[in-house]
Amino acid sequence: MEQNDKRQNNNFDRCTSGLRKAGVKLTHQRIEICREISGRTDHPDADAVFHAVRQRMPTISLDTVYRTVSTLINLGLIGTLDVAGESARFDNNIDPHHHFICNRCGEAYDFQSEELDNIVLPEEVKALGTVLDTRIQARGICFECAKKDQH
Amino acid sequence: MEQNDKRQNNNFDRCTSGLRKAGVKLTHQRIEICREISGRTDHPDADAVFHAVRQRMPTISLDTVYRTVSTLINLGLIGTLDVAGESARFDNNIDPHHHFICNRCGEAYDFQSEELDNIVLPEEVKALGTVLDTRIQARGICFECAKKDQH
DNA sequence: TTTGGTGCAAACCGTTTGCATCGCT
DNA sequence: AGCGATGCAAACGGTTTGCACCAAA
Repeated sequence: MEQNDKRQNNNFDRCTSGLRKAGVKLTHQRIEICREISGRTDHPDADAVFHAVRQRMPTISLDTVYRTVSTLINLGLIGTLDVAGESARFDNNIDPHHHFICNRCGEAYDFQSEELDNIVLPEEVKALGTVLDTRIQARGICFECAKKDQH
Repeated sequence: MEQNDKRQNNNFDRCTSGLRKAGVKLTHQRIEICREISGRTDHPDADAVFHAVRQRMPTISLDTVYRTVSTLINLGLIGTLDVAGESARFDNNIDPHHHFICNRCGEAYDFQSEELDNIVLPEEVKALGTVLDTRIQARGICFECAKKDQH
């Protein structure tokens, strides 16, 4: 409990001071959005954050949540679970395999590895449920984009 | 090359015979969509498949691509790269960590593991680009959902 | 003839944007 | 007064759906 409060405060401070450092005004709405996201251990979407904050601040709008959350992401103060805003992409490879995804162009490259297929997950995970499939997602910059960068 | 043709045929057969087995009619459009997806090593989205198939079959509609692709996914004949149709979810945990995602309810649980943070990727990946971040995504059924199943 | 599949258009939903207003400083 | 931040409403892009038509069994 005490431990939990501490973590929340750390998250909250990271977000608010991060915004301040970036020269972004700390408005009431932004503070409340930070508080909401920091206090959660689940992974809410924009709408969930909006509804939660609206309890305390009935005038807030969903747009402000979107704008604030997107600044937080751009500043690296929070993360996203999946690649937002992209369209669904299909994969005809249904054998176990892994992905290297380029952060710049979004291209996904497959790679295979028997070793990685047999990864042993920590005990902790067994307490969550039954694992059916384990995949690795490596992110970085692909050579195509790296080449373009050095023009 | 020969190797590649073989793989494509395998994928194509898997898709078409899978549809047949499921009692779904093998129409011209569906066959072409299967052929297109099977012949690709990249990860096209619905629109890319649509444009490619339209070259050969100018009357096909985007709707049919969506419908066919969604049957293929439901039958497990192709996979998706990311969880389609879901909204973006935020994560106040920016430390390196991994996810266990429930296939039933979509809930995402964090877990940490120093071992897994230091995973060694195969040589193959180095040829693709510079890796900045490696995360594990385990999928399965969480205990909450498992409980509900046995009502 | 019946049934499922298709194309079209409209709805839908999450997200973004243009614009007028608001509230600090 | 000036400027960024906000709320509103409308736009947007990917996806789904209702409906009438079509084609194969």
